[in-house]
Amino acid sequence: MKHNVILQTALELFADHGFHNAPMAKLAECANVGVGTIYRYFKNKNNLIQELYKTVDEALNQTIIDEVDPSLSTELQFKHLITNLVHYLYAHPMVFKFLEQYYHSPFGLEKKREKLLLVDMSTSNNAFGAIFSKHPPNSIKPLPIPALHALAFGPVLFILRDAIGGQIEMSESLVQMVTEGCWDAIKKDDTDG
Amino acid sequence: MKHNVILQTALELFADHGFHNAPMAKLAECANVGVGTIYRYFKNKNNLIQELYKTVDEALNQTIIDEVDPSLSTELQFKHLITNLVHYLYAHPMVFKFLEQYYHSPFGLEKKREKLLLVDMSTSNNAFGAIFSKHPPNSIKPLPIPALHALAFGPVLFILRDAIGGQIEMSESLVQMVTEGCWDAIKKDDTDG
Amino acid sequence: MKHNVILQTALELFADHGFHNAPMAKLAECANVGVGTIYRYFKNKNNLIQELYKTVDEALNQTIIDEVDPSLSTELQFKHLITNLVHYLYAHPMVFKFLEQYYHSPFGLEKKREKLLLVDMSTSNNAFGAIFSKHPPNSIKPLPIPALHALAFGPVLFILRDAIGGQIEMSESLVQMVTEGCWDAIKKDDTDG
Amino acid sequence: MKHNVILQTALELFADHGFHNAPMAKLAECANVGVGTIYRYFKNKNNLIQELYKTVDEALNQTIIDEVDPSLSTELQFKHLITNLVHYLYAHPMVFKFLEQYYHSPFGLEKKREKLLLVDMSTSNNAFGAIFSKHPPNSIKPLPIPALHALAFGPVLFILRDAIGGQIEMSESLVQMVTEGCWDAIKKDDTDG
DNA sequence: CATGAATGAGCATTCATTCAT
DNA sequence: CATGAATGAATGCTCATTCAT
Repeated sequence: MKHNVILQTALELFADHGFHNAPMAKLAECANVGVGTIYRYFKNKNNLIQELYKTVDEALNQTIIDEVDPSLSTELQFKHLITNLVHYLYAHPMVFKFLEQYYHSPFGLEKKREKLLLVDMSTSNNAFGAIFSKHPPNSIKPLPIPALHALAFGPVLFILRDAIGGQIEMSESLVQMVTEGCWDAIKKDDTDG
Repeated sequence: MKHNVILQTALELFADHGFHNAPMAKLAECANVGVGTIYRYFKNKNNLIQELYKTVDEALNQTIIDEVDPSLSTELQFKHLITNLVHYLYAHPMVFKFLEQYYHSPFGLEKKREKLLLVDMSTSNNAFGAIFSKHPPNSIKPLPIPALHALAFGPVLFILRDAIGGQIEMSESLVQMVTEGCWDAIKKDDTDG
Repeated sequence: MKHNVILQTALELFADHGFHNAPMAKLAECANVGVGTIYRYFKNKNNLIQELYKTVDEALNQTIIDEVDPSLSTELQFKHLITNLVHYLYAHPMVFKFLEQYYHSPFGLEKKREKLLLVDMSTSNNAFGAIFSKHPPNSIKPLPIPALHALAFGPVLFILRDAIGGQIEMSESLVQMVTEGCWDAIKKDDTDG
Repeated sequence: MKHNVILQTALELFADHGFHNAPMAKLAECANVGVGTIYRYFKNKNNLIQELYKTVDEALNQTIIDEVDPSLSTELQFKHLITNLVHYLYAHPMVFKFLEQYYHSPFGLEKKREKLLLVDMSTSNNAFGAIFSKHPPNSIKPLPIPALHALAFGPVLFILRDAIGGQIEMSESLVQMVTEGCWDAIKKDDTDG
């Protein structure tokens, strides 16, 4: 379907050149499609971006959530979640680049609250919430949600940026180290409990 | 000096509207100079952005470094550094917004290695390096530098984004919590030592 | 018949939005036919417009002519003609709007000679000619035909524009006043005869 | 001044090809000006059209009003006004074509009431009002203003259309005949008085 | 016959950059 | 040194028209 070809091509172009350096004409050319065809499927460029976001975001969430085993301990669930997230985004660098751009654009402002996987933690409608809405009281620091998010996902995004940018190699051990660090940042200290 | 007026105005415009929504004509108007005048001081728009980055980055590093007391413990130095960084960027939201934009633009690619405060740690030419190039072997996890950076700065940037975006209130306690978490993420566990 | 549905829908769209703001796609949608179907019945948009003109013009002339009683005096025939014309166009504002547009468009240029009801007066193939080609020498000023047309129809079109535009109320008395004025403009003055 | 060159060129292009067939690029080319230059003087195409209307309308009114001698009889003032109007528009066919287009476009709707020279007759801010607001009670039929306008200007516009379209020759005698007819249409009949 | 997905030429508009004053 | 009028390449978007089904 042309609809999907356009979305896929848009993902690549937007990731590589940014929204502002990806003319609709170029998109049409790369997708082997007439310019007008794009407008048959998407009202305008902004709409195309929004639709692309929805698609990409849904796929991401679905993948991450589906692979977390709810029978494991909070610690393992968390670490799996982080690991899955890193693996997925590292394997789909276009998605990572697109999402970063999206969240830093005016479009992303209204989506800020639900950033990445992070809507209201009280709902289990996202990966993070699905795990921690029922975490044992003593396993995680009693921090406000934004702080938890920051400590859990900040490092992930940071390191992914470098890895996908090609500045560093993304080894399994590196993933594990960062995951470990994220857990240490939010876990309730044993000596405190 | 017109040079500085232009830079300052550019910072505000770029932060508020983004590079792509800040026409040179508007910049000229806001800076109370002729359009042509901008081109006397800066070769072109890209050059202006690069120069602005240099200026802003230098001021940031200088401020952060200068306020860290090298006689304190590694933990305190680190926490002070993080706290200073958060305070500075929260007090200068334009700087934060501009830098975020810069690093996510094509311009930032070539600067990625020196991101934020993070040039080669072997030189003490940046805040982070200044502290940890000589940290006691037992105080910090033996992680690769990118991992340390990610764990230390990832959460900071993440929470600043929400705070400056207005989604959350930036209280002193919140700053302290995040700082604490960052330290927990990289500190060598006492029970391991 | 699709042919007629298309014409009727086109009349409404053209009248309401103008030729240039009535895309073929919209026309197709409103007429409940496929875009391609329109091109089965009409070579292209221009052709559709021309065909619509022919249809509308013919209906107008036919209606006007048929209702004039050739046994009456020239004055009454004239007044009936004018009155009928006003009534018809006021009752069919779409027709009026379409015709006005048509005559003021490039299409109308080639039709200018036959404007509204006004083909060659020597033929009785139009309403005006039907009446005045045989009018008694003393009832009407010996004016060149264009002057007669202007004095007879100019006011009618003028007042219809305001009435259909909604700027004025079109009362019977107003119709009568204007009709009277038109007659006064072309009738041979009694005191001269 | 480029401003005026653009307006003058626009008048010609709009008159000859219509608003919709006069691309800004063509206008720029014909005016020997860059495309961007047009947008320095006019916010957009619509604005250009509106400004052109104002300019043209003002010039027309000024010319017509200035040449009417208020010391003459109502009949003569009226006839002079009509004659002047015809002469002016016939001598400036571009103006006539542009105005006809303007009044039949969406732009013209809001100007409909002030059509041509015809605002509220009670004000003497226009040619028609200037004359008739103080006409002797017995010289003109007691018609509603729209009817007077229709009878006075309808024929003029009608005949100008043919003349400027090239269908008829505009002789002095023709002008006189139509003017005479217009007057007959609105004057109070002597035999009635 | 009927359809509507696909097309791309054409248009209005923006904006970085130049250069004459 | 400073200015801002002038420029035109580049861009998002529309819509008449075609053609495979």
